[in-house]
Amino acid sequence: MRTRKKPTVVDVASRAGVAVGTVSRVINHSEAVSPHTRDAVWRAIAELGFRPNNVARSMRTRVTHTIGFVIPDISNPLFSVIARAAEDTLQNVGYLLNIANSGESLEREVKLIRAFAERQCDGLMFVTNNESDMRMLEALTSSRLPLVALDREIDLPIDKVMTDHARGLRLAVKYLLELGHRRIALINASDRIAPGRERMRGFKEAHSELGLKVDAALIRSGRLDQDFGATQMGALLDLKRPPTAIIAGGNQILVGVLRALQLRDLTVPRDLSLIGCDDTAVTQVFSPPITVVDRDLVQIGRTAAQILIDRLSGQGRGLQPSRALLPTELKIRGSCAPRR
Amino acid sequence: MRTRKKPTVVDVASRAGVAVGTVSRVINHSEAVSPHTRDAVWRAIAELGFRPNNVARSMRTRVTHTIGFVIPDISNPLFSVIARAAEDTLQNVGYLLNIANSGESLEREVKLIRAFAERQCDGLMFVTNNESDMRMLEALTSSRLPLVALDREIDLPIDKVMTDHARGLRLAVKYLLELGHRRIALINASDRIAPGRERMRGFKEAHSELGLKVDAALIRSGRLDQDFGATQMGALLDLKRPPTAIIAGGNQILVGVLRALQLRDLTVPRDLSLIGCDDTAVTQVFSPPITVVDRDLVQIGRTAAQILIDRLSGQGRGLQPSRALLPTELKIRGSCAPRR
DNA sequence: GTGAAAGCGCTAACAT
DNA sequence: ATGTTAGCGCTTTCAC
Repeated sequence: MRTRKKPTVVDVASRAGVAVGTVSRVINHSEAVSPHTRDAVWRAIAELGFRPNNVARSMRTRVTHTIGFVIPDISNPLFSVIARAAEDTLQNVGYLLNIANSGESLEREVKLIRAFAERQCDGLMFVTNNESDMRMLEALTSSRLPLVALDREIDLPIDKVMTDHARGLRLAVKYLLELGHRRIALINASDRIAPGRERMRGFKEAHSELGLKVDAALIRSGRLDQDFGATQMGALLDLKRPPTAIIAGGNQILVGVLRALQLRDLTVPRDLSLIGCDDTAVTQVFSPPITVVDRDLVQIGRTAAQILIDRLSGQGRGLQPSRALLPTELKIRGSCAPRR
Repeated sequence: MRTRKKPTVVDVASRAGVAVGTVSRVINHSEAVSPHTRDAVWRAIAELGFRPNNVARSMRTRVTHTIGFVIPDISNPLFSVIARAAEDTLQNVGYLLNIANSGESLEREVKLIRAFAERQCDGLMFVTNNESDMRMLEALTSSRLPLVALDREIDLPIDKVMTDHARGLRLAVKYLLELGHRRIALINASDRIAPGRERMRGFKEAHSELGLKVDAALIRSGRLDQDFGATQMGALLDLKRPPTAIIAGGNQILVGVLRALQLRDLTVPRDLSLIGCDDTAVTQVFSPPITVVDRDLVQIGRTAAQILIDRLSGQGRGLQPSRALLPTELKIRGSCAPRR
C-alpha cells in the first residue's frame, strides 16, 4: 500500500460532485445540507479515507481546542492526580491537554508559556514556582491567554484555584497541641509560594491562639522535594531539644522525612508524631497510616479545567476573574500519639 | 490597554520596510540576511510585540513539533515517571508532549489516536490496554503517524520499547524458592497485555526449571488496579492452603495487596513474604522496605522519546522498526523471609 | 441548499 | 541579499 498524499476537502468535493464549502458544512454538521448530498459527501469521505486537518481548521477558526499546563513535575503525585482530573474534564468536551514540566525553573516556565502562546493554545493552567517574579508576570501577561493559576497567588487579574492550607495547618497543630505536644516542627515549602506562606500562617496562628510561642528553630522553610525533607528532618533530630511532632508540608517532603526516620530506626508514632500534607498511596499504606491534612486534588484539577471551559465557551467571557478557595481537612489516622 | 489585533509578519515587514519573506528568514535564523536588515526586523518585532503563529507555520511546514502520548492513567506513578522522562527529552529539542488518558477504554484509545492524527502531531507514543484488538490496530495504522509502543506487543511493524519482565519474575520466584517457599502466588495483569504474559512466563519458567508445579489457584490474572490487588489478596488468604509468598505484578496491585494485609492485620514478612513490581515511593518507605522487581522507568520514557526524535529528524527515517528490550533486576530489601 | 472565492499567517520557490 | 507570490487545507461570507 503506497502512502499517497492525504486526501483533502478538495478531493472529497470532487469525488462527491459538490463544492468544498459543502464538504465543510457536512463535516461540521451544519444543518443546511440536503440529506442526499450529505450522504454523498460521507460516502466520498469513507471511500477516500479522508480525515480533516485540524491545523488548517485551527488556522481559520483560531481555536485549537488545546489547553497548556505548566507544572513543576508530573511525576509528583500531587500534580499527576490534578492533571488526570483536568485532562478528563477537558477530554470530555473535546480539548486536549498539553503538559509541560518546568522543573521549577523560571527560565523554563517562561519559555513554556511563550511556546504555548505561539502554538495558539486556547488557555493555560499553571503552577509556577516563581509567583512574583516580574519576568513570569510579563510572560503571563504578554501571552494574552486565558489563564488559571493553581494554588499560587499571582498578582494579576486572572482566575485562581486556591486551597485553604492555613485552616488545615491550624487543625493539625491544634490536634498535636491537644495531644500534649509543645515542640512541633514544620518542614515547609518556601514562603515565596502561596502554600508555603499559608501553611506557615496556619501553623503560627494555631500556636498564638493558645498563647504559645513557636521556636524558630523548629520551622524549616525551603523547598518541596524529598531531599529537603530528609535533610531538615535530620537536622531537627540533631537539635539539643528536638521536636516531639513533625508536620511535613508537602507529599515529597513527607517521603524525605520518612526516609530520614527509617535511616535512624525511628518509629512513628512511638518516637515521633507525624502529620503529612496531601493524601497519597504512601500515607495510606504506611504502617501506621499517616494522619494528613487532606484536600480534594481531583476537584482542584476539575475546577481549573472547568473554569477554562466556561471562559472559552463564552459562558464566562467577560466575567470578573474568579477565585475558588477549596477546603482542607484533617484526616486523623495512626501516626500521632500523646506526648510521653 | 486595548487588545488590538495580533501583529503578523505583514505588520512587521511594513514596519521594518522589508518584505514578508525577509521577516520569515529573520525569525527562522536563515543565514541569507544582511546584519542591517536583520536588526531592523528584530526592532520592528520588538516594537510590535510580534510573536509568530505556530499554527500557520505548521500549516506550511507540515510539522507541529508535538508528540501525542496515550496512556491509561497519568496518576499512576508508573506512567507519570515515564511521561516526565519523555517530556524532558522532547522539551530539550523543542517538542511538546500532549498527554491523554484512556482509562484503559478501547473506545477512548481509538478516539484519542484519531484526535492526535487529525491534529497532525508528529508522532505518537502509546500504552494500550487492547494490544491485539483489530479496531486498535486499524486506528494505529490509519493514523499514518510514526508510532512507538511502550511495553505492549503490537503486531505492527513499529518501534517498541519493551521490558524484560520474564527475567525479573524468574529472579523473584527463584529467590522465594530459595527461601523455602513452595506456595507462591502471583497477582497479575491480564494475559492480554505483554507485561501480564511475560511476568506469567517468568513465573512458570522459574518453577519448572526446578521441576516444581504451580498451583493454578495461586495465579490471579486480571487487572492492574488496586481493587483487583486487594480483592485477589483477600481471596488468596481465604484459600484452604493459602500462599506463603506473594508477588504483586504491578505497583497498583501492590498497593491493593498492602491494603488487604492492613485490613487483616497481617505483617510483612512475618506473616507473608511479598515482592512488588516497580520501585515507587510506597515500596521504598514502607516498613520494611519492599523487595521489588525493578526497571529504569526514566530510561523507558527517554528511549521512547529519543526513538521518535531520531525518526523525525531524519536520522532514522527509513530504518527498520526497532525493538528495545530494557532489563529488570531484583532489588532485595526486607519484605521476604524464609518460610517458617 | 449549494457554489464560488476570499482569506487565516506563514514559508519557500522563484525572481531580481 | 531581498522582494514577490503561490499555496498549505480549511471555514465562511456572499451570491445564486
